[in-house]
Amino acid sequence: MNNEITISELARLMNVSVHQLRYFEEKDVLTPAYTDHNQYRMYGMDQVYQLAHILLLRKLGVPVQSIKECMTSYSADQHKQLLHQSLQEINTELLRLQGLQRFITKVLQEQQEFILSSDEYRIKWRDTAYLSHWLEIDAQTKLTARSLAERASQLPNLFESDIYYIENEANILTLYTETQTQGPGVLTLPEGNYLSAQRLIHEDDELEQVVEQFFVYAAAQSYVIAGPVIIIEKSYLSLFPPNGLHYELQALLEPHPEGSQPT
DNA sequence: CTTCTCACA
DNA sequence: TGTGAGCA
Repeated sequence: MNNEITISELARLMNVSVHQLRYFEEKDVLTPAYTDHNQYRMYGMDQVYQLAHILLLRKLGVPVQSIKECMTSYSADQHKQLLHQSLQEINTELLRLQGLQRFITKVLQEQQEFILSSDEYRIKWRDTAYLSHWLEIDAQTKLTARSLAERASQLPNLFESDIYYIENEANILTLYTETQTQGPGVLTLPEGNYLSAQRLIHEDDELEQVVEQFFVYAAAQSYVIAGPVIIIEKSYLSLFPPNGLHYELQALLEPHPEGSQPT
């Protein structure tokens, strides 16, 4: 009786391509039970089990090369080490995906917030935040690709996170990124109510005017600003049309005197 | 339907 | 680490 099956039947059975099966054979991990007189590869139960084993190890990220050595001569200890290694690779991959998940969630949330509060001033509460010093530039000089390449040591995921600009009295613009921990070179942003405005900027000089308007608005509302204006660039929002750079201006407000809350 | 080889990501 | 095209 012919209990063996052809390559296409095995491929269909195990949900792999015929190509892949011949590739496994070339790499010496799956040999047919025998080859028929017409040169057709024929596979039996042994091969079905073996292929299931191979596919399982592949799912764990084990290279085909290792699978070969694994099935020929590997100690129990080496098997265990292989599994531990693949486990830790999967864990780092999981961390990578969780990072992407957080990023996407943040983009969606921020763009929603932008749509809702575009061209409006709001007061919003901010918890204490920590900004880690990234680089300083003269307020007049523009940020260029060269200055990034020269000055910026390393910033993972450039432009995937918020970039904070704070200008001091000496006209020096300092760029910060958010960080979780306190430490050297880390600026603490106190918690409190911040006046906030979000704007879409198309021209470079447009930002200065927006900052001026920000102060004018604050004065008109009798807000007392208790610190520098913080400009937050959210470049990742430019993923969405209309294009331009998304900025949010924030400034810490002194607590309002009783009875003078704006309506 | 299978085989093999080659080029291509 | 595979895939797709073309051939016999």
